[in-house]
Amino acid sequence: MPELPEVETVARGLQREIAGQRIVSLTLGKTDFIDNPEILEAELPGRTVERVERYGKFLLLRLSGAPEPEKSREEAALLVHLGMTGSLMPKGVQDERAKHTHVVMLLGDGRELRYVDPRRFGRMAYLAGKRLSDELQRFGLDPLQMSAGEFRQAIHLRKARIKALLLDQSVVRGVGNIYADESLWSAKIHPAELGARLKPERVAKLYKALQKILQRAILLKGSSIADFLDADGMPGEYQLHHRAYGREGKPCMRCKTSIRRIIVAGRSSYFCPNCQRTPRGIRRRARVKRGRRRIR
DNA sequence: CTCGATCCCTGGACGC
DNA sequence: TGCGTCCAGGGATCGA
Repeated sequence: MPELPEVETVARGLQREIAGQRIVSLTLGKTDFIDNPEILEAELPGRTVERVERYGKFLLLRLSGAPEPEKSREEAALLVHLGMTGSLMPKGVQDERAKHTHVVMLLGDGRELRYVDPRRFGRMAYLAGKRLSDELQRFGLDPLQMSAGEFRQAIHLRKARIKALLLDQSVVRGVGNIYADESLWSAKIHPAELGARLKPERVAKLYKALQKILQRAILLKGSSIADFLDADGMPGEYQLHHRAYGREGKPCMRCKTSIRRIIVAGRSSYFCPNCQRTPRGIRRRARVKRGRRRIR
């Protein structure tokens, strides 16, 4: 599932592959994940993808200005969220179209930039000017760009669980379930711990762990669970380095205790019950999701 | 402010 | 081989 390192990998690949390319034409399939398909059809053809950036878990395709002079100074971009199963890759026109190909952009060099997303949990939107800046403002700081102080500021007064805070894109942008669990394991913090109850030195430890893990994951081109591939169609390798995520029942790589899975903030959370002690005063209604009912 | 529940969606895993 | 069921999860939304 594409989180910050995976989206960064895709953004770098697309920057290398398609920056400078003009979008000649656009073909849409299913559009229920697109904010306003008509605007895409009206605005994209003729624009050039000036550069490709990552913004949290979004890909930001920065576009050249509109033909109309009064609008040409506006920043314009195509926002793409890959959701769980989305991919955005350049392909040759002759290449067979994968099932669930929903957007095809013909590029100036003859290739096609294709968006494929079986579950359509992704999102696509053309935004410009104030709409674009307003949208981007909804999000918190990038965990790789924020300072330790800014990170602490974002969580130290919050009563929510630290796992929920890490996943909240308005707190920090780009962290998802995998890297939240990995950084909490690394910092030895229980996912249900409340932000406000974390001592400053533990927050600092989490900040360092998060940055280190994200940077290392970027170097390894992300985690390929499900079907994540980078812009060259290559899987990442960070999934081989997971210490907690997806390791229920397997021994903790520090202390051999069996990794547990509970639900925190509505998400599977993998942790070591020995290294990451249950905080005092936490109601332990956090159980494994709807376990084994359905008797009969 | 924070929570859980629900929905969106498809494919893969699993049981029989 | 095939069918039914469960489950994954980011994000929006709603009610408590």
